[in-house]
Amino acid sequence: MQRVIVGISGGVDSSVAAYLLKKQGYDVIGVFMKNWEETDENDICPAEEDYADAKSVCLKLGIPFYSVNFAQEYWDRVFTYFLEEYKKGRTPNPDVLCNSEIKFRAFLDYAKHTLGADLIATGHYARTEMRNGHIRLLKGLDPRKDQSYFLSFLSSQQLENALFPLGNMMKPQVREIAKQLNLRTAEKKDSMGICFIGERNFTKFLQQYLPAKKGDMIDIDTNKKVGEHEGLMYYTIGQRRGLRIGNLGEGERWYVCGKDMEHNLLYVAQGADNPHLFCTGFHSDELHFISEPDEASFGCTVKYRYQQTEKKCTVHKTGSGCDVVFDESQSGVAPGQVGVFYLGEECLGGAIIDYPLKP
RNA sequence: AGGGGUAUAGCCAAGUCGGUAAGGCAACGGAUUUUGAUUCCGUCAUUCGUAGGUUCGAGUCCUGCUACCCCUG
Repeated sequence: MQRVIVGISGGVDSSVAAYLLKKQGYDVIGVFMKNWEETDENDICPAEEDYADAKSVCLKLGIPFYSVNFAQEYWDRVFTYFLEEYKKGRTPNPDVLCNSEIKFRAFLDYAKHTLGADLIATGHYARTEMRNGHIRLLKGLDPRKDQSYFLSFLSSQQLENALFPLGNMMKPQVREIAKQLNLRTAEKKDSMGICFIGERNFTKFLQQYLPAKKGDMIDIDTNKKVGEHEGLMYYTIGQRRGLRIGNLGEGERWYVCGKDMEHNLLYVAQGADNPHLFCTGFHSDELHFISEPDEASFGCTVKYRYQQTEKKCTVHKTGSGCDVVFDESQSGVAPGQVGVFYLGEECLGGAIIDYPLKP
């Protein structure tokens, strides 16, 4: 009997994942990961409730339950990077890293070496498939919940050691199963916020770690000052809310379109169709493939934000990275974010955006 | 000093022959979301610079005052 260690988060998805595996005949063990030690701004530790839920679910399912702490690993391999990126004025995606460094590395090692597991499993909505001796990552069948985006930086080896029991399920089905099993997570609200750190006041949170430097907000069309910003790290390219400049111009919305780190300036542009908001593509120096096309250039689709519709593009491999050229100009391309490539149902891999390509 | 003009929510701004305050931006709240982006939905003036007057009824008419703007000297 194969032993599978399931990462139990205390939400519905992983609860049902564990149930399905057990039903399939695996030797299932549930493990809760605690990767963040601090309490939130209200001085409560949200992980405690999740821990209790995770434990309760495992008890109900009749599987062993353990807990591991990777707070040190999370800090060293994910959070440090997260802060470094913000310091540079970029917009990192910690959850992509969290998967490749924690859930599918630290946790995988722990499962294999300490618990004697053959495989690990999570509640991600994604699928894997072997073809010609090579593993491929596929989108989850539920288009609304597909989470392959967050798994785009996993290696073949990591994927080969993982199971995604929810890959071919729809979210409502999952909730229904949880309800029938009378699991206490059945009606629990989907989690949001940075994985493991949770929902919290982002500004206050960042302030704890990085000093904020106020500066000027410049209209890129006129090169005139239109306001002040609270610190460049609080804004991302394409952002509209929080600019507090409704008193100027044509009464159209304003969006962040650039940052000048050296002079501490935030560039904004008015109007959703302002040319300054758009770019023809982006360059990446950090490229990761799960399935790498042989061609030096190939066509596919990308999305550079989770829950975004895919855009058609052509990827041109360069020495160390790639240039991604959109078929049509796009807005909201933020350095630090991850562009994930798809060919139909298959997720080819991802690229961390370095800078946008302008015509 | 004289002449003219404008004063409506944080900002911009509609408001017809007086009939009981459009819209946009911002803000706030919510939906969506394992990255606080985008998007979407909702809430935002018992009150119209101020004091009186006319009227059944005034942001809309009249008078005084105040502020700002423009022109002439």
